[in-house]
Amino acid sequence: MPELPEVETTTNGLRKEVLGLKITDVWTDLNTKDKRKNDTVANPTFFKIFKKEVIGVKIISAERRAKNILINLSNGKTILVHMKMTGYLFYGSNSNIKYAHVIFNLSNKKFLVFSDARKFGKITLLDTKRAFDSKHLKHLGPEPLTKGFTLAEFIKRLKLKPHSKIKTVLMDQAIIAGIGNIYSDEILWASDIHPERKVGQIKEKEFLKIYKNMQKILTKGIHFGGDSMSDYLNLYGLPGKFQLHHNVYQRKGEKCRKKNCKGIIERKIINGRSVHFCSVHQI
DNA sequence: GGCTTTGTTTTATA
DNA sequence: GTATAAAACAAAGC
Repeated sequence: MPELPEVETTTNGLRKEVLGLKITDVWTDLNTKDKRKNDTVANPTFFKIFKKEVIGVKIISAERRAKNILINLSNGKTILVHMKMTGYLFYGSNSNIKYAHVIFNLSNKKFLVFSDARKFGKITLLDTKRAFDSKHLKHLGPEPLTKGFTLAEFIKRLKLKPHSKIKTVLMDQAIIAGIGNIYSDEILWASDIHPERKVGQIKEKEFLKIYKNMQKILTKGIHFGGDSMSDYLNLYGLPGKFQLHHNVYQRKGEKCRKKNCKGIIERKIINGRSVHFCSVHQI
């Protein structure tokens, strides 16, 4: 699923390929009466406004915030894309992509396609100036890979939820932005911390371990072009390679890869999410 | 038919 | 009254 490294990979691709191009047309087959999607292109009324705003406008920059992609336009508007579970952006000369639900025609005759098998993803339009203050981004915690995000800050954020399980807190977007199920499993496995440990019961040394592994593993995810265990593909429609380097995620019943550990990877539902871990060395 | 996934929102529990 | 957990929900493939 698209988490920070996948969204970062796609955003980097956009920076390389579409800056300076104009949007010449936009199409969608999404059409829902779900009120929660009233401010997305899946709402026909919103789509009319969206279309009017983006056609003829130049793409000037692209950035990532948590798991969101922001495509900034020359008219002061920003297209916000959240890929949720099965979404991805594709760029190329062919728009005939499986599960294509939104297609942008670009001034170089190429296409930017939003593919999304489950249609959980959302695309909306914001004022660039107010994007970070919008309801979509306002609540988000700090970015884990920025230089200013120190160990002290990390501990302070986690300790906002002292009675919650570490697994749940790592994935809480309001505490730290961008970490989802795959990377939180991998981070805790590498840190020898049981996913059900309460934040308040974790020692300073252990926080340091989690902090270091968080930076290391997210960076590794980006290095391998993201994780394509599920549906994620990069801007060119190619899979990432991080799934080849999982130590725990989706390895239920297999041998623990920790040095000298004889454990078997277990899978358990914790706070409604499936969690993979080794109960021998993760304590 | 049940399970799976994210993130938001609502409802329940301690 | 507060904090946390659980449940419901959108959707569709397997």
